[in-house]
Amino acid sequence: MVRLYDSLSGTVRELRLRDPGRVSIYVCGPTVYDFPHLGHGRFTLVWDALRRWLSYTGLEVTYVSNITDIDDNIIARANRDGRTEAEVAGEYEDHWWKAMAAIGVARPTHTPHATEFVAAMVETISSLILRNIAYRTSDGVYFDVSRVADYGLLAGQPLESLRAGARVEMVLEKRSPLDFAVWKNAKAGEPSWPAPFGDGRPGWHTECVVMSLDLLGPGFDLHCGGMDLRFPHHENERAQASALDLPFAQHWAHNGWVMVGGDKMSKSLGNFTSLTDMLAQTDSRAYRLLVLRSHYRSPIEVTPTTVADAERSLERFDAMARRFDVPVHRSENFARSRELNWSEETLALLDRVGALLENDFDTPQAIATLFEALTVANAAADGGEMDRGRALAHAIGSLLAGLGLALRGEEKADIDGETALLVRERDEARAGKNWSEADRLRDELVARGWKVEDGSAGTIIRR
RNA sequence: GGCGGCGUGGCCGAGCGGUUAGGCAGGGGCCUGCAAAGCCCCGUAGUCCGGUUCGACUCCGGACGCCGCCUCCA
Repeated sequence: MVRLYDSLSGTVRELRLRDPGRVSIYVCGPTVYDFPHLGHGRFTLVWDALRRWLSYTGLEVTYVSNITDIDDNIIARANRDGRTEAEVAGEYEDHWWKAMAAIGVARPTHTPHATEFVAAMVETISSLILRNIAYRTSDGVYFDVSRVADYGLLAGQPLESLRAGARVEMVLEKRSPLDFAVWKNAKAGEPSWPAPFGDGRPGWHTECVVMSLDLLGPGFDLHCGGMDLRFPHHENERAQASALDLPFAQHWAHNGWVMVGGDKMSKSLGNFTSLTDMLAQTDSRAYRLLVLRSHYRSPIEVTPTTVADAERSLERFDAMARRFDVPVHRSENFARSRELNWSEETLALLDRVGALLENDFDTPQAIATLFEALTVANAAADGGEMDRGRALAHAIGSLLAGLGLALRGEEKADIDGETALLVRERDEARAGKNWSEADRLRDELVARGWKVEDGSAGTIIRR
C-alpha cells in the first residue's frame, strides 16, 4: 500500500482509499491568464508521475484538475489587452494544454472549468449564508473563519497566531482580516452570474471545493497542489467543506518549489521561465527526469545547466533502449512486467523499485536504483550475457514508463540517399583499412548532424 | 512577530547512527584502426561549535547563513 506524507497530520501515512482499488485525486490547476512557467511544469509532472504510477500498480485512478477561467488576473489581462475574459482564458488554456502535451502529462480524467460550475457554487454559498457562516458586505460575501473550530490546521498554526501575522489589507466590513471572499459582487464591465445574494462571480477558494466535491464526491482520497496553496487556499477549501459538514480530502500532498538561484520561482518575483520556452530548446523528457531525480517535496534548481545534465543522463537510458531493443511501453503495468520479467534478478528490481515508490514516492532512490541496474545490464551484455542484460533493460524500461518516461529506442530516422551513400562509402573504406578516408567520411556525417558509431555490422548513424 | 524548511564532494541531488546513494562534469585504464557507445578504477563531502553515543553527515542544543508560508501565486 502506498504511504505518502500528509500535510494535515504532518506524517507519512498510508493513503487509505475510500473505494478499494480506486483512487480519487484532485490537483489544483492553473489560472489561465499567462503562459505556463517551470513551476507549473513541476507540479504537473510530479502529480502526473504519481497518477501514472498508481495506475501502473493496477489502481483505477480518477484524476481531476481544474482550469480557473475567471478571476482578477484574467480580468486585468482582458482589460489591458482590450479583449474579453473568455478570449484571454481560451487562449492561455490552449497554451496550457500544448505545454502539457509537450512534457507528456496525461490529460486528467476531468478538467472542470470554474465558469461551468457557478450554479453549484451559488448553492454552496447560499448554504453558508443560511448557516450564518458567510456574511454579506458591500463588495461581496465573506467566509467567517472563526466559525471553523480547527481553522489553521493545514497552516500548522492556530487562528490567533495567523491573525496576528495577517498582512491582508483590512476591509472595514470584514469581521477578521483572515475572512475570505467566497463571492465578489459584479462590477461594471466584468463578467457576472446571477445569485440571490447579488450578481457577481465566485471566489477562488470556493471554486475548488465545489468542483472537487462535485466530481469526486465527499471524502475523496487525495488533494494535491503546490506548497504555496497549503495556506490559505487549501485551508479555505477545507473550512468551507467543514462548515457544511461535508467530508473532504482524506489526504493532502504538496510539492516543493522550483528555485532560481536560491529563490522561489514566482510570478511576483518575476524570475520565471516559461515552460514553452524551455521546451523549445531541450528534450522535454529531461525535465521529467530532473523532477523525478529529486524528491517531490524538496525544492529543485531548474537551470540550463541542470536540465542539460538531466538530458545527458537520459541519453544513457536511451542508449540502453537501443542496445537491448527495449519496446516503447504504452499500456504496461506492474503485474504484467512481473509476469514477463520472471528472472530472480528482474523480479527483485521491480519489487525494490515498487517498494521505494510506495514509501512516500521516493523517486530519487528509484531512479538511482534504475541507474545501478542499467550498469549491471550493460556489464552483463559486455560479458556475453545478452539475455540477462535484455531482461533487466526491459524491466527498467517498463518501470520508467510507469513513471511516464518513455525511452527512445531505435528510431527509424529518414536517411536520404546521399547520406546512405556516405555510410556505404565509409564501410567500404573501413573494409579496405583506408582509415583516413573513413575518418573523413565520418566527419562529413557528423557535419550533417548525425551521431556516428561503429557497430559489428558497420556504421550506425542516428540523429 | 508567528509557523515551517534548508545548509552534503566541481555542479545537481538522496537515504542512513557504524557498511557505495545516484547522475553530470573531471582524471586513469580496458575495448576500438582512431573515435563513439559500453565496462572497470579514482576524488573519500556533509556551514560552525558543543553534547549524547563504543561510534554521527545522520540524534539533541546553540551559533551563523539561506529559503518559504502567514497577501495573488504551483
